[in-house]
Amino acid sequence: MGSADGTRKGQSIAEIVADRAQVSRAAVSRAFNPKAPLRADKRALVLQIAEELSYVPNMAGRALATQRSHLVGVIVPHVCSPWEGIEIDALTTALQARGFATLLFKTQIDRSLDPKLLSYMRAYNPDSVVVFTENVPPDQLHRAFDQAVPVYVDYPDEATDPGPPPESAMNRFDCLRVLQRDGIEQAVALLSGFGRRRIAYLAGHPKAQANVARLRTLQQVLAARGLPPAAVIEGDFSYQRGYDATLELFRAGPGAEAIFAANDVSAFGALDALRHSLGLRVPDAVSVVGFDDIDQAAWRSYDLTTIKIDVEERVAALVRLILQRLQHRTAPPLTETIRTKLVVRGTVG
Amino acid sequence: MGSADGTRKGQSIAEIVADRAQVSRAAVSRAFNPKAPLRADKRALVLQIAEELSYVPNMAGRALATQRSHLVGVIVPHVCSPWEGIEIDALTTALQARGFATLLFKTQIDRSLDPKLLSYMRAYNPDSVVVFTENVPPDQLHRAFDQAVPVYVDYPDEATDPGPPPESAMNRFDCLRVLQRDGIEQAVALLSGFGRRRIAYLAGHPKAQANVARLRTLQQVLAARGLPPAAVIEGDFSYQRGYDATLELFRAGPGAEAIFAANDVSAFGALDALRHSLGLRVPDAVSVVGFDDIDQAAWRSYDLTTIKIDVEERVAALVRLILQRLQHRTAPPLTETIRTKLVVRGTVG
DNA sequence: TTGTATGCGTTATCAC
DNA sequence: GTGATAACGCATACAA
Repeated sequence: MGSADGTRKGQSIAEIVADRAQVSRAAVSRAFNPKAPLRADKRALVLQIAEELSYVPNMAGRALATQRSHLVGVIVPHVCSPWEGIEIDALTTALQARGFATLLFKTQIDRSLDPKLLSYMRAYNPDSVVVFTENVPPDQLHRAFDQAVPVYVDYPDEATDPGPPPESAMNRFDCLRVLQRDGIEQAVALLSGFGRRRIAYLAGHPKAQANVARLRTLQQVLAARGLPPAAVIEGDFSYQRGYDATLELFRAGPGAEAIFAANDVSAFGALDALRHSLGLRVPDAVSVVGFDDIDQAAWRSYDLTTIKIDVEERVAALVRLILQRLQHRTAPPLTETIRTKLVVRGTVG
Repeated sequence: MGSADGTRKGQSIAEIVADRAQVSRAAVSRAFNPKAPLRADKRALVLQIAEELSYVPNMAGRALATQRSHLVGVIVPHVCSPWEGIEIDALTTALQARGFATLLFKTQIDRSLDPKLLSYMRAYNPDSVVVFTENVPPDQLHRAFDQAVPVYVDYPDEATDPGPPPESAMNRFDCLRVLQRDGIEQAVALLSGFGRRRIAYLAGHPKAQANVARLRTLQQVLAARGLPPAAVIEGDFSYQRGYDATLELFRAGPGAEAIFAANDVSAFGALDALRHSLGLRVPDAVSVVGFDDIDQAAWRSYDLTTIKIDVEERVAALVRLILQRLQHRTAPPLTETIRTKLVVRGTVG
């Protein structure tokens, strides 16, 4: 039986709210669901009492009842890597505004995916999964998420016209395609305009699709302009490797008129090696181009000319994919496409 | 009735696993709970069949039944801020290894907390909450989480002996205390040893507790050595503000013999202003000390002498607090303490 | 519009 | 050690 203030022992908070508002437990649920039918004044009353008792509907219960966790899983190798940090930042903000929370998972440093990680993540039943890491084995991803839940970030080969994505296991999922050709063409045009012909490509991690696609597109663009192909220096996206590789290139190797780096961070390593260890002036002796346009690229010590991937645009596309998929769970795989462009600063000239 | 392969229509995956293994639904649950009683061979069989069917227990259901979400909420203003990125990175790795997932939330850029954010997060019923942001109003935090769930990161005033934390609303929560005095004393000793007396403090965000504590401790340490107090330059932890503030200090202001920055990123701004705009040599004309020891501090262009907060140690302490609290939910608030130390590089001399 | 009853997937309790 | 059953907190089909 209810006591004087309308509470009983053993009640859940939701039931207390219901009692206090003189409504059923179901009405409390409806009050928090804007599209559920409930008289406006009752809804207001329930929400007010809930506010007083600081009651909020439990997401686990809601997830069980609705099959929607309001969770978006994200897998990254390094949260602290500048580019990934920025993207997680923007993505979390955008998702939070739409009532989703970001569930973060880390892969190993060598970008090899623990096979258990996907099952582990699937236990949380995320509404969507964004796979940043580029070597999540497609079959593993497919086994873990048989529906078209994941969003995959793809850097397609742009040999000719991008066209539709090729048939592959990966292709059963929604996909964000990053076309890198525009920025690379602009960068090559700029380098070419300053008479640079001997270009070295400071590679990223050899298994990274972004790296492979960047290199291939660069070679295509150079060939199309009648320029010699770029010499490839092995790298791994890191500052230290960019630094060391540049020392090797100029001390033991043939050097270069321009360095095209797979990302900004390794470009910084190259810049520091050129200026502080090799005593070469940038851009007078050697030009440098990066990739990403992270904040640090604008810092005075680097002032790096770089190919920009617009984070806001990229995240907006991801969010579109996620929301579309949630609205139409069985629709065929969706594709969003974004492009790149060159940001000109002081390391080419 | 079961069909030939032991499956029926309308069954949940867990029930299919149970049928295939010729056991009850409860046995399947037990198989995934190492401490639950179940014959070893049955457990192995269930796990094998589950593996084949890629079944994993649903966390939402488990959370409902056990009141444990295996979720740890983290609130940060910027994921991409280098220091916070590193910490989230390490924390996620450590938690993941222990069966928890990181649930990420972002505050506004001005570090003001949306009051709804805490309720919003509470809906997910995280087992613990790590509050990085330093201006989460204690009363809000307390209203949202009445149990001692949150872990709060505190930068206490170290006027004399640290002693026990003062009584405050915040004090009802578990707490990680970061004692900054050691590193600051070492930095001041180094600066003093090189004859620097006129020190400027390039501040962080004025509301940030870390910033306030750093400044106060710095002044105490200077006073204890009979050195003049530091001049305070307003800042906000950002590169740009560090850059601009340094220009102002040396162009319109009295300059300084050393700049003590509230974090590494603003120290980079100060360094770039000194070297590239003011034409002052570091460390010959001006010494610079940072705070955090992020990766970039070791890069050649900066080579920053800085006060290190050991991330691994800090995260280990956080994890200890989280696990302790989970084991003894009603125990009195716990406190872990970590210290700082100076990392000597090339910007002081 | 509103309340009642049921199910979501899991674990804990209780008998056996 | 094992299986049936209730309970976790919520949303919704259905009946009113």
